[in-house]
Amino acid sequence: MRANREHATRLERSDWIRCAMGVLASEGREAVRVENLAKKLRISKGSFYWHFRDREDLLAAMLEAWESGHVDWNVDEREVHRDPAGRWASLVELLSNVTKSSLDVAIFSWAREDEKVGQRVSEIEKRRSAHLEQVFREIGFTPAQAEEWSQSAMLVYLGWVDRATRDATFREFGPSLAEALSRFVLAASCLAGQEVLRQ
Amino acid sequence: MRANREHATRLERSDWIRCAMGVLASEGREAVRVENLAKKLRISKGSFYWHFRDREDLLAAMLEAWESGHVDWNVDEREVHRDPAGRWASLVELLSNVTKSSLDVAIFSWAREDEKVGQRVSEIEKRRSAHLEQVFREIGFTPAQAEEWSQSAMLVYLGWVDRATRDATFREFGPSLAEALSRFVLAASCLAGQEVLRQ
DNA sequence: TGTCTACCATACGATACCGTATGGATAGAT
DNA sequence: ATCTATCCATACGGTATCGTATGGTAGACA
Repeated sequence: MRANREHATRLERSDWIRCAMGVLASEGREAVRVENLAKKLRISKGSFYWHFRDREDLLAAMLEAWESGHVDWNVDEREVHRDPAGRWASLVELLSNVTKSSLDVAIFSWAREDEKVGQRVSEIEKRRSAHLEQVFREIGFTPAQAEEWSQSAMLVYLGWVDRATRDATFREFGPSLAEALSRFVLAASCLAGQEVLRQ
Repeated sequence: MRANREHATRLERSDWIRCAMGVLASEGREAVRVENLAKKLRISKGSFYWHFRDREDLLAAMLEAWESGHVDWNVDEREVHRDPAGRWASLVELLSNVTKSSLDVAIFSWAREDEKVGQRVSEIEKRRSAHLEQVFREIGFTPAQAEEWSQSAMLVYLGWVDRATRDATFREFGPSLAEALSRFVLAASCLAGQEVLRQ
């Protein structure tokens, strides 16, 4: 976390936030303490309290940073694939990267302990679900099936990052799981019109 | 948490552990502090340090209690259904109860912050997976499919409790989700021999 | 009845963290 | 060259929590 600090480097708000996000992702919310961050940044608390009113101020900024940076899973409009299958594949690719998703897990854990954070995180998740549902519709699922599948896919994603951030050996299965899931969903979408999967 | 304490009630180790487990499930690991527990139990720290060497001692005891009490999802041998479909249904029933699973979530969160806890939790999860895989085999899946489905079901469960413990409105979908999942898996098991689901 | 054991209350020191106060350093403007 | 705004260092007081020390109490038991 910014170890290449010479001597009299001056920091700005974003430096603190970036560092704090890293700590949050790797060590959890309880590890993001001002003196801990200051130590990592090789600077004193004085700097922190210049840029932030208090610790709550930092935490609020972090949540906002996550909200604005991770909605729709960072699916940038520029590099969106035109074909739905490609969008699905790239989404799976993104989500199977544990290090990129570890921040999500930390945020979710935080949301569990703070009511207000929980509400805001839920909002983001609704938007993610909607995004996913749209992709499924474009892949070829019926609206009802798209809804059902997007819900299931969300749960699988949540379960996957939860487990992968706890068990390093489980992480290795990421790519193969991603491929299997991708294959499975694409196959299912071909059968979508035939009502094979529904009772 | 033991509010019905008269006056000179004496506690034992298990009382502290039970109280601590409740706090862990509802407020997270950071809330299980000795003075906090003492307050809830309406007793002083002196009692705690009589029964436990230190806080670590309590945490270790809690982990052990979880291990011995929640392996195989508390599927008690006595009340096991004989038919596999019934076992599957009762398992789904159990897992869709969020309050019962909230302890799991807290333990998982703890596991993410502590390497050693993570390893032990992973062991339990392996046994749970094996149990699930067995159920799927008995339902009618081929061994390969049983393995694949048990993995997926584990992820769905993890994702479900993760989300349900954060979003109260999501909790309401528990029963319907459980029913849908149950229906879906049973339907899929009927097609298992036909290799319809695999590409 | 006196004593002993098991259990608890209370006071204490140590540590970690928060936020404030106050002064120092540095870079750019004038 | 000086001034000013910006940013940082350090010392401090306050609070929460840990674990210890030391003494108190209640019931079992001789």
